[in-house]
Amino acid sequence: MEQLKHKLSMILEPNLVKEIEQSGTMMSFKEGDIILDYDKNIRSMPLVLSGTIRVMRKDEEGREILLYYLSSNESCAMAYTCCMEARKSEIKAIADTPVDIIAIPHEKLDEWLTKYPSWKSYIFHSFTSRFNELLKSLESVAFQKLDERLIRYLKNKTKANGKMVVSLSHQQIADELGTNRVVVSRLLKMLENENKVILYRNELKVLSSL
Amino acid sequence: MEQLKHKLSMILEPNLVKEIEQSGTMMSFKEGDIILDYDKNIRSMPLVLSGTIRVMRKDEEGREILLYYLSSNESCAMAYTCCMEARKSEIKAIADTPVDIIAIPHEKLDEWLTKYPSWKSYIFHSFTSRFNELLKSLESVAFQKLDERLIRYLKNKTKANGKMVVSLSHQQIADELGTNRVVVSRLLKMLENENKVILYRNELKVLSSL
DNA sequence: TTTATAAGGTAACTATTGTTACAAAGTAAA
DNA sequence: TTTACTTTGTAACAATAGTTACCTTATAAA
Repeated sequence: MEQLKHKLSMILEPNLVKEIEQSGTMMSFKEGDIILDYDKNIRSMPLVLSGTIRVMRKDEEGREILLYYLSSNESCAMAYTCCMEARKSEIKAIADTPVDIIAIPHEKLDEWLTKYPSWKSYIFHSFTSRFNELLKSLESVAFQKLDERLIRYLKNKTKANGKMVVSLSHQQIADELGTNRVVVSRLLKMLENENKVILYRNELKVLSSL
Repeated sequence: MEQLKHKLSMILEPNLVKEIEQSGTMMSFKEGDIILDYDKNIRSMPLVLSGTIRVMRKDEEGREILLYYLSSNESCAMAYTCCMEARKSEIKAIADTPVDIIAIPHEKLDEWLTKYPSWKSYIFHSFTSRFNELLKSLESVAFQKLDERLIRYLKNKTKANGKMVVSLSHQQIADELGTNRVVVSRLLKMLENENKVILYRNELKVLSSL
């Protein structure tokens, strides 16, 4: 809790940090846990204290797409708008590593917006960040070839999780990139031949040369 | 001005409409005019009264990508965050048809957020809409083949502009889709053979069968 | 330990998209 | 009208990505 206070006080005003302590609920998740799922009512917004959350979305045909990762001090803009407009969740949030969050109840979100300037900045800044990440993804998908997209994916993943090991099967990576397994195996093998990664079963290590 | 009042009063509270009239600046643009350009200071946020605005963004390599169209009563979430954080424009806004806007000065944006609940809802709703459109674009680029993307593009364009004629060369369409001219000509020819469009020089007509 | 299942490697082939090149037709300027 | 330029059509080919099939190897279950 002291650690929480310290982290938040870097960006938010003291009285607000106090309020967050009072009305927020601390929650912990282990890797793979589902923090938010599709069609559930969202009654609080998660603020990430430690670890990484992976945020996904499903389209009309049921295909899932990776929106972004959330790390320390970040919050989910999509969850925020869902809360504000009392809509059901259009997203799924999964713990990509062990995760600690503090859940802010939806009544407070709105109240603090008018009460604390630093909360307003924080929320808008959060929107801008998500926006920019989505735009980068869009550019990546629109202009980059699959090998470059795979490299970008691996870099993002290792950066978000803070470790060089990616514990996913080729199939899982293929799903996140919207392609198929054989293609991913092929490209990963090429990266291994270029000494940019080392492949194991259900796991790969990203080397600094990537 | 009476028309403006009527349009806005559908979604915003009376006192706010009065304030918008007082502090907003009405501006008109003709087709092709640049309303906002990259790297300019944004000192006001446009609220669209009539017509359609096309919002673009440039990536690191200078490639432009279409973000979304703005029509009646809509506003630009990207311009809003730029204003709020006093950043330079990362976007370009072009009049896709003749356009009337009312420009809201940046001091007011923030002030109204705490003063008028309907403004807060409006702004957050606007963010959500832009978010969803970006997500649809992302899904489209990630999963759809080029022929489907072209159809989606033509449908969006005609819907936004409210007319069935698209006045663009094949080259311009290719640029917006991030592909090349020959490919677009090829696909458009196929659509013409299927009686879904009629092609002219610098122009095409979308048929209801599309 | 044997068996079943999941993951990964690879070849051969298909489909889609991108590229180059050039011709034909429309449009604007001289 | 002649000339220059832009736009569109099309063929032929190259590059990239997706698919099917089958094999090997690792892991978990019986």
